[in-house]
Amino acid sequence: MDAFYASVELLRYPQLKGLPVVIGGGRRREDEVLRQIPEGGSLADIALEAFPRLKDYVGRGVITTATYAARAFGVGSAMGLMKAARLCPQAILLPVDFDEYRRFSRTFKKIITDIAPVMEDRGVDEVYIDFTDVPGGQREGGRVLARLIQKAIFEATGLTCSVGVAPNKLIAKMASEFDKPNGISVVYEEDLASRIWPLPCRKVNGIGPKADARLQQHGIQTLGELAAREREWLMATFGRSTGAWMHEAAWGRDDRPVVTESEPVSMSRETTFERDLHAVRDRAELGAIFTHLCQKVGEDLRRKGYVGRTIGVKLRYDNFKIATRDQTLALFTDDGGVIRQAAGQCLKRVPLERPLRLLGVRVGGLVRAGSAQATAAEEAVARPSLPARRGSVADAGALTGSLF
DNA sequence: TCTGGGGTCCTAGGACCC
DNA sequence: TCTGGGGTCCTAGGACCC
Repeated sequence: MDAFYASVELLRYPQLKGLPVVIGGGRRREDEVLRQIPEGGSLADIALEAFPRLKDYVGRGVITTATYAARAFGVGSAMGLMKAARLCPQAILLPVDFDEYRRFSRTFKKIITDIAPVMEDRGVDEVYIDFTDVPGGQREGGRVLARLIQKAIFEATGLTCSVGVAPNKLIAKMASEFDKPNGISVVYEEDLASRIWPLPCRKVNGIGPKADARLQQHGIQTLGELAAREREWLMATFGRSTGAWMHEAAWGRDDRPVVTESEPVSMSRETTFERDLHAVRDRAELGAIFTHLCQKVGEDLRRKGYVGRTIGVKLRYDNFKIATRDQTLALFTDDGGVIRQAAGQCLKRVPLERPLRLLGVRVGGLVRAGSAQATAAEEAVARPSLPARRGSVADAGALTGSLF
């Protein structure tokens, strides 16, 4: 298989080039910034003076993306804005506009599937493409097709796009980072030692901060050093499955196909509070937020046509520790009230002494609404002769007067 | 002075069934 | 009374990704 990894650069305001700009922010601050944008105006048309500087930001937001001029100060994606403000106080702070991102995302993916239909969706701004069967796809090792796609995306959206081309997804993804923004990198199998092995292990999609730290403890910094380790040693040190996978990755081997269709496993809503809340002292406020989250998840399920039966809550305490509880119902649901009731049960099982900074509600075990599975569950519960599933929530209907 | 929101996948123990 | 192994489901936590 020959794979592309294409990643589109969403920061698209040309006049911002060269200026330190970060996009991000928490919910409330974001609204405040948005109020400064005139009706019908786009960010690109707004005088930069209208926007606040990073140093004036107060809140819990993080950076979604930043210009290269801002990155030069050491700020980058996922960094807290308060921290970023210390590194680059003069940076302009622009609000996130997820609706706009989604519109551009759809256009970007439509253009790609029109040219190369075997596409795997990896989020708003990234995709894999299997171009094995695209006519002319092999010309110049894929570079011609990459240029065509870049051009079509730019003409339709004004967005630049970085493309990696390689024999598999693993290498294509790494290659896409070689020449950003708006680059094309073609990596062949024989380039493994020269172009992949010098890279830090972190560059592998799947090796995160924890795994990287462990590798470094064993003196392994680069993929070349990882490739030099014996497979058996890696399996003994990192577990059979992870060790074997690391070995394969270091040798550039990956046989995962490009997956064009997938069904969601779960849907969730969560929110970080502007200030930490306490289950007792801030009970009313928390209860309202909780109910709202449940309703939102229910709306999401109905809008997308799914029902689920594993209902869960997620808490993040002031010390950043996370607790989750979940419960599997006998029936599938997309109803905010039912979700709220089951999630309320979950909440009763979790420690609530510490202040909370985040609350989330999740529905998992999804199937399409009206599907055979969902219908079978309805019938099983409707006929008492068939026992409900083990661990089911026979007492869920009896919940009243709990903390929430 | 910290660290968003929405996901996926994996692991591991216990329950339960055959 | 003691002894198993395999398989699935449920739950909690954690790593990781965009």
